[in-house]
Amino acid sequence: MTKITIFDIAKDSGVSYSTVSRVLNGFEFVKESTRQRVLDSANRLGYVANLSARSLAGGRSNIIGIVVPGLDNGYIGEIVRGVDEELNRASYDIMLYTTHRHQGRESAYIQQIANGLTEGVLIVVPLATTEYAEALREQNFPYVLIDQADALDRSWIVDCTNFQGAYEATEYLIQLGHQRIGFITGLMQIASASERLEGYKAALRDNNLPCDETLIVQGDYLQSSGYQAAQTLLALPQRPTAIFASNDLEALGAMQAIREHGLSIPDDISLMGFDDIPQASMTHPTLTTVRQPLDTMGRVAARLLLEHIENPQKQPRRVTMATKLIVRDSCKSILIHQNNAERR
Amino acid sequence: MTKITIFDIAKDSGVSYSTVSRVLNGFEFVKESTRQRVLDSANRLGYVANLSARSLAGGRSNIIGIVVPGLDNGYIGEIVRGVDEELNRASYDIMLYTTHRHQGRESAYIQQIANGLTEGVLIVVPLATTEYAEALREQNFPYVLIDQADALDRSWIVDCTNFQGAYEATEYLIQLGHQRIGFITGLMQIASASERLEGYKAALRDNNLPCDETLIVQGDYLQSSGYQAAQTLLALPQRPTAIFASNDLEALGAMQAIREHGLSIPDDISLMGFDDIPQASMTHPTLTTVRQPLDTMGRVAARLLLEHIENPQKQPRRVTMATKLIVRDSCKSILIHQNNAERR
DNA sequence: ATTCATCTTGCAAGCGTTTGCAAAAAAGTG
DNA sequence: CACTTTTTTGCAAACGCTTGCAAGATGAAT
Repeated sequence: MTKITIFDIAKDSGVSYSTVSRVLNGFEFVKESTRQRVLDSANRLGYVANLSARSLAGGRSNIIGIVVPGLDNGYIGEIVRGVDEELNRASYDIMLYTTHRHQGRESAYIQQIANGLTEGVLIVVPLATTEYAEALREQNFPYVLIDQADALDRSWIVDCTNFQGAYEATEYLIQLGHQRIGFITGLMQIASASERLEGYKAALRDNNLPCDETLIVQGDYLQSSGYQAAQTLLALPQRPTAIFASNDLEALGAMQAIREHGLSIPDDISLMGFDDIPQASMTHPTLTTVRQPLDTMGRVAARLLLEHIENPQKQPRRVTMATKLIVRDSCKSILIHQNNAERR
Repeated sequence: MTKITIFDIAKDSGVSYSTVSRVLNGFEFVKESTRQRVLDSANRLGYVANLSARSLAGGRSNIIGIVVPGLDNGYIGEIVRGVDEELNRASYDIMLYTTHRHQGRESAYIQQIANGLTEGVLIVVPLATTEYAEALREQNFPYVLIDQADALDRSWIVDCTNFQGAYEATEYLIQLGHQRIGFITGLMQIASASERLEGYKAALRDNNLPCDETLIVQGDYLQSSGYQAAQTLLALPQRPTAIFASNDLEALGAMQAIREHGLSIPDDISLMGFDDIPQASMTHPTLTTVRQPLDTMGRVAARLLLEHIENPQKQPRRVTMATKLIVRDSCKSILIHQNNAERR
């Protein structure tokens, strides 16, 4: 089973190799009969294009790169799934890059990708955004940032209403009667983290609740930090009646800490997450959280990227998707809670 | 920022382009001083190799492909993570292929990959294995199958002790006093599914327990099938006291069904899973299951593949990793259970 | 028939590397 | 110092494909 090239097809169908190339690329000025003949040969011989060659010669590689921090997180998985679905529809293939060990030199990494055979790149939760967004823009290399606000606002971006989402979630807790709501921040270098924090603060402010800084504990979006932060919050002289974690992973960690303290969710303490990763509905109790339409975000990002690839001149666009509060079992009204207590 | 090629480096460092190529490829017969000069220029100019060209010219692309059924499953994620870690150590990049919509023509798909710029391919939980294992072998294209027994046993394979694992799990349940143990099968086309079923049956047999066929319900490794199957089992005139699901996802589905029946795990019914996906420790109660060292399997597979790439002549190897029973809270001794009942 | 405009097709160059082969340079030898 | 060996280096061809340019066909119009 030796490799079939366009030359083989050319010979087989009695035309020149360039004609074969044209047929294979859907070029218009080819006689219908020739096209058929070539297509026939290609099928019969089982031709499959050599991407390296095609890409080298300046053709399309039909490959896009996706840069993610890591796979150990339902969050990313969902996004990638969306991207994957959409790209496959356009018969693009995916090159997967994980940055976890490339901390710091993400930029060089991206540079490498841009130089390679990918036609565009999708960057999920980038850290040092501006740095390479800049570089990519300069080279006019198609890219879309997912879940990151580019300070310069001249990038292709897909994100969600982090501020709003956090605001609504906080307000929901307030409506349940909570006054002391602990907040575990995300990794503050990431835009979403500060946006969520702002949403939380704004909701407190608008409801005339004090913003007690001791209730705000630093986290980094990882489960362990949620655990730590919750420990801190629970050790407070006057502990909060609710905890709002900046993402579900942190909430999971917090859940563990709370349980270890022998406290019950939501009876003793309410817990709110953010993201709605698949696991959120599997925990016990199920987690009330703010849903980001992750797979849709991935899908949209993929579409934007293709658009950008198709039309390199197009102006950057930014799509912000709506979040939605998903009420499950981890939050409870304090008022009802007290009633229950009285009844006993 | 125009593209830097080896010609630019050649000019800059005053040597021929082929020397540059040799330096860049760590070729041995290059004078040390020249090497340094070239390396310097390369760094200074910010050279980054063009993979298409390199691969076309017969060099290494440093890319391997990984074919997975889909990403919507913690199971796959873990494996990919292991693969990723190992490959990055060898500075290989990953091309990700998801087959979910390529059902049936997996083979053509694989063919395409093999022809492309990847140096090897990792195939996770393949369906129509033999078909393309054959094709790949013929072309002598490096590949490793993860979690699939190749009937011909002439493939590079990484799998785990499915039979043993299921056997031990079943025996554990038996030791807890369970006599009627429901079994939810996996997708029977996949080797692991039948191996696990065999393990279950063997354990029953060896412990002189009857193998009631009505207790064996067909599943397909997806959560929904676990739910369905559990419904069937619970509707049985004499329902089982324990259910052994062929994977954790099914167990999760079963858990839901059991809960809907108002039954408690493990008080009314014990539940056993297989895989130990991340979610298994997050459920309530936490799931007793058989751990497959998924990320290690990925890591080992990656290493095998590299080995195969390095040395194309090498004979196929098969590595079987040990499973391990992870005892958590979802299984309970019937005896103790009855004691408890008596005490009340 | 001849001429022109319009389709189709073929040729050749080029994309950035690798690598076999042969020439040049350096290092030994007597 | 002339002559062999050995180490380094350069040239050219090749990898499989795309694409600008020009030539060959085809068919309409004269």
